[in-house]
Amino acid sequence: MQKTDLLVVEDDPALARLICYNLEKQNYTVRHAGDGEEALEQVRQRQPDLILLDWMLPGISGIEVCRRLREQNRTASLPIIMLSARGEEADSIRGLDIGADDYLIKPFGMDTLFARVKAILRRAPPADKTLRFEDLVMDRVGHKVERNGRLLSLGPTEYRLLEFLMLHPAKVFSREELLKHAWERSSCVELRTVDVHIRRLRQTLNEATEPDLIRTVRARGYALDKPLEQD
Amino acid sequence: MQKTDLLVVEDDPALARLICYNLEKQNYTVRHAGDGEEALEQVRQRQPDLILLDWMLPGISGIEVCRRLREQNRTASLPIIMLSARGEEADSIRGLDIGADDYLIKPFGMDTLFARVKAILRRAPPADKTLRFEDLVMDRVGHKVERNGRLLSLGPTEYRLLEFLMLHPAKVFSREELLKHAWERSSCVELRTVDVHIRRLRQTLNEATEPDLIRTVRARGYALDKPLEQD
DNA sequence: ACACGCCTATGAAACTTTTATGAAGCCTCA
DNA sequence: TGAGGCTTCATAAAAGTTTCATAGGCGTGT
Repeated sequence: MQKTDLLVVEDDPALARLICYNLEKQNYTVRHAGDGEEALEQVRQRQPDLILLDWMLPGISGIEVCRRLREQNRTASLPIIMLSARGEEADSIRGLDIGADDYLIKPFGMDTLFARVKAILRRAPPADKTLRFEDLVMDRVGHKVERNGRLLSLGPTEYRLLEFLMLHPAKVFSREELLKHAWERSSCVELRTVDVHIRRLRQTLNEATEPDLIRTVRARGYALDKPLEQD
Repeated sequence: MQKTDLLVVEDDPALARLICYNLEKQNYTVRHAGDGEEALEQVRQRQPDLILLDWMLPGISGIEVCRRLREQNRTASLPIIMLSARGEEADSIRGLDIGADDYLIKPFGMDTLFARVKAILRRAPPADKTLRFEDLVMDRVGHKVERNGRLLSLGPTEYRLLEFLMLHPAKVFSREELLKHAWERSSCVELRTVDVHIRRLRQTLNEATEPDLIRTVRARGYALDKPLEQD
């Protein structure tokens, strides 16, 4: 099993270092972001199992980061522990409302921190990052996909599209749904664009004799599906 | 068992996000529609197990959406919880009259919401999305139909027609009724067209030795029915 | 039983809708 | 600035729908 992957978002370098150092000693893999922008970028690059998120951040605020993560399907249930200075307690309710899973008031002891982290991870154990479907394997940590042991090279969009489909095998999605879930948010793109990406995905996925894993459902959309014999 | 599928219809993005996020954390599959038009479209695409329906909506109002769902046979008993702002209490009676199953006054806490959702679902447990009749199985999530394990390939209209028949087995429908329920609404098509689709459905459904599952009732219409022995 | 009059089944043609595909233009990132 | 990747667009190709003409059944009254 992979080590649990944490992301610490904290702009105060001293505190950040302290937290990171201690968590690493607890045998977590720890990454750090100094502001909201960077945090989102880090998450995009590799999804952590838990985020420690400071409330006050330069640029995009912690709460905003939280909200943005929540509205993205793939990060919607990513555990978040908010950190904030005393006196902002009133915000705690808002923080929890907006989707934080826990809330720590600074200053806090490292033991408290460890306890909360463990508690949250116990409640939502880090999911296996590897997706499988038929002879397809997606390694979400290494950001690699292979079929039958053959490494596939996918563009970012194709990757997200396949990832979403692999999260919901044998389920049909309309183009709207696919755009909503597999594209960066707020992108207003032609529905037909999905077709093109499906084609590229198919080209990459299906070697010569291999059956097509993507099923077209006319007037509905597409599904990742076991290719059945049909007469 | 598939996760329970909810549809949140709410035009205020902030509130919508809040509701969706919290419900997702309760392990529901949540979809969202920003107006009445979109809501009806979503329902058409995939029928949810419960709808949270805002009263005030741009375009088609919540109450109108509710009414339209009620008059469609297939959605007539779909559970609906109406949401409305304080001060519209008077409407609550009207709302319940029109067929809502419950009524929430904004602002409401998430716990209240969860409780109501659970209560309604307990009262009307989400139907299995898989329809069965004799050796026919229709997977409405994956949009697949098989008979005797043999995958059938149906066109959109045949699919809807069969779906409707499977929802009401052993019941005879006139061509008018079939057109009304299995065709996109507001389509004005010859009655005789139904015959053609019934034929195509039969062709696909009935392999060589298999008995015909569709019974013709002269001067009345058709029914999906257990085949009678006859030699 | 027979014949006539409604219905229904069926094949095929005309049409409509939807999807697949190739290629061009853009944008971004290195 | 070049390469890779994303979108759009035009067009070809499928797939599905509707209509129509005709053949075939069934029921009923005599």
